Amino acid sequence: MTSFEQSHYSNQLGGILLKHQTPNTPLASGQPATFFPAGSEIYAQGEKCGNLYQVEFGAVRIYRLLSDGRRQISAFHLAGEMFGFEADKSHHFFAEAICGTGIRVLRPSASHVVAELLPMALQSLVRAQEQLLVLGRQNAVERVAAFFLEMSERQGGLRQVEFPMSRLDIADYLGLTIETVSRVFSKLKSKGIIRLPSLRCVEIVKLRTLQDMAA
Amino acid sequence: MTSFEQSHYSNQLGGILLKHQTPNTPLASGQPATFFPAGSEIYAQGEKCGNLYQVEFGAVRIYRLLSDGRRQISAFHLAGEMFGFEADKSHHFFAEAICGTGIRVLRPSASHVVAELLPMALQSLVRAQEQLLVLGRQNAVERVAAFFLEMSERQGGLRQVEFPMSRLDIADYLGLTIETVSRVFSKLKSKGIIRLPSLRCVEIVKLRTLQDMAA
DNA sequence: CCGTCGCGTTGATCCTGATCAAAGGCCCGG
DNA sequence: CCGGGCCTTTGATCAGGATCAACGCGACGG
Repeated sequence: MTSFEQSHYSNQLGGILLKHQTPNTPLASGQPATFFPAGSEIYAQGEKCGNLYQVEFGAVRIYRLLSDGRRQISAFHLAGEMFGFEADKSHHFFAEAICGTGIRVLRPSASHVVAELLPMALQSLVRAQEQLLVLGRQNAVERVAAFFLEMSERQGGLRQVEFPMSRLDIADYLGLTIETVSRVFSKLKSKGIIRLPSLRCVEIVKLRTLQDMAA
Repeated sequence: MTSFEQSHYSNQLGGILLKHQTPNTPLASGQPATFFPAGSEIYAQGEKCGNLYQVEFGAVRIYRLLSDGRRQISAFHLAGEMFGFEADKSHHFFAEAICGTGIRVLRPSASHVVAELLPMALQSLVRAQEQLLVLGRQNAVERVAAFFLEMSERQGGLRQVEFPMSRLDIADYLGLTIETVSRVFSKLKSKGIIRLPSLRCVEIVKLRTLQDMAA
């Protein structure tokens, strides 16, 4: 979109997710992938929709804005995942590449795509509904703990989790501010529950404790 | 079974909802409807799933609980709407009748059901994702305003909105406490933006103002 | 007719997380 | 090697909504 978006919400670091590029792409065979640089828009709210997208490598954020600029990220999509489902003729959300990202466009008319569509949509629905519990009823520590556990689970249950998104992205996903996210990170670290080998990497040290915290 | 429900509570509410009972039931023709008294469970988290449900009359709440009892209602379903979609073999949520409610059970294997399934699921997905913005980024007044507008819209855009759910249900849907919900109701009323003809009825007086408040 | 119960409203105080502010690291270009 | 910009961290203060508490109100049942 505009310079506002760029200045506020783009990030430099691309390529972090390259390690996790093992997308199984049963639907995408033969389709060419398009590269989206970090921060670039895949589609915008209000645009006509109709296609589906699959992340080949990298990561995508799906979000909405309020008129005063407040942003809520409703979902992150990592390698292998599909997004772009809409109930309507036009998009209700924005989609942006978080880091350098390869995207395959799928024509939803293809029969093998249709077959996969419903399960994927249902998966997204359950995830969104579970996120409602986090945003509606959990405190800052619980939200961050849940985020770590979710990311770990989605990356195969590894204790070492790498994520491509900035603190601002995490904050806008969890309904918090960057300061609060940062403070919770520090607190969990000082308690020895996690380690922070680098800015965008977390190692879960006390899994059980973290699970208990996520309530 | 009906007699149970004719207790004062749903007596009022039952009558109210009758106005809106024009569910188009293309999927349900021939299926018998089951009656669920107010507060009764339709299915529980963890139960095996597989069926779909359509509200014939009345209203349903879909929710999740945290271990300490905190509750988040992820959706209300009114007459004509379908629910019970799951990505998995078992339910991730609870479903309860809010007031005396008639439910049709649909076998999702029926081909005509399958055809309707995807659009319904997508509709639910979009609604859940929009609710994420409310819970993550809007303050108490904005949430309540959005709730009134949503209910009005779902009841055909009428200015007079009647809802079957208690303040506690509304609070648990909006991620607030009953006290806060009550205070916001009072504030909007004192500003002349709404009128409260009865406990479970709101009349939107200044629609434009309310829309602006919902941001 | 009164007492009780469940739900809703209103008031007083507290606390979590937001906001405001400043400084610290990291990466880049020069 | 240095300087600047961006992201992150940390600190101080503020405020919105939660919590605690009391009361109102209508609907029953005795």
